[in-house]
Amino acid sequence: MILSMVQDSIRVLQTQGYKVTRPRRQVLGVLEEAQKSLSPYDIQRVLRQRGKYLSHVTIYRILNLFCRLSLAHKVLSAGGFVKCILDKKEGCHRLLVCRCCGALQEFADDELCQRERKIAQNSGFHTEYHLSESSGICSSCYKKQ
Amino acid sequence: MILSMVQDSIRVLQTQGYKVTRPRRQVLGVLEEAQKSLSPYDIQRVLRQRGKYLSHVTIYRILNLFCRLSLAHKVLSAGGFVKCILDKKEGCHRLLVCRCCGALQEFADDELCQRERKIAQNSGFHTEYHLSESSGICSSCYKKQ
DNA sequence: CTTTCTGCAAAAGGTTTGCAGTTAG
DNA sequence: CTAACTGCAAACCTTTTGCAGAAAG
Repeated sequence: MILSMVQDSIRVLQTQGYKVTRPRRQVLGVLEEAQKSLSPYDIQRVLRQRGKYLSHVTIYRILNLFCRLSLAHKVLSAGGFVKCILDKKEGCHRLLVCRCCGALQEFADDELCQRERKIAQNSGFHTEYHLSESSGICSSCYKKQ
Repeated sequence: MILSMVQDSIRVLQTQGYKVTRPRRQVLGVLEEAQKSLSPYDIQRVLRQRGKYLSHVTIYRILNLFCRLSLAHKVLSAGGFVKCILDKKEGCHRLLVCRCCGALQEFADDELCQRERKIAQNSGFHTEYHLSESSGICSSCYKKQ
């Protein structure tokens, strides 16, 4: 189950005529394991800690490709960084971002998704991807105060 | 009604001990009239068209101040630019962003707001500000295809 | 083998900082 | 008059582009 997401992504690359290179597999792996959004430089840092090196240019190009293929999506989080998250919930992400510690929590809710999509549809808008971000205080930071 | 939002913001500045300067009034005015999100450079452009000039540095500092005071909020829109929007709906914005023409449409829905807030609360998260962005195709771009 | 991909160097935006002069209160 | 604000120059950070060498299929 955990590995299948990477496998699925590799299949998409192949069927779309893109090469399955070592850097692409590495980025997929890091996003997969993280299970949260990462900036391009976050990804570089993780790999470096494992003794691997990828140019930031390469990472940017890979992430842009993944976004074009809907294997990942950009996210504005805590500090305003553009991050990417593996697309496992068919075009809808709901995030809770703590403005104290930057912690990022994700949840899903079909009712919210459908209502949001329906309201948009009523004004003629066709939703392809939905991103919802709540910023506030997480439970552990709240207790510390 | 339209002017009161600027007036309210001016009052916040005063009560918090900040000066009400010409540049700050100009930025408030532009955000107010636009009724949509604008990047710092958008704001500079609008003012320039009216023969006014503000340094981009000043605009950045003003927008950062407004965000700190919750008079404005950052928004990730169409091209991934950080923009600002006057905060008129007590900490909740729902946007529809067309990925073809970049058009930005805003709507409100109390039910969505409350459910979203409640679900977060259930996991101990205290929501202060909520931003929801749907990207897709607007009605006029859809017709053109 | 050929086409695509990566890395380097460098450029192009966007955003922030230090400092001297200006202005609101 | 004084503290706060603005503009300039320059730095900083993120993201993109052009090109030569490397690698996947």
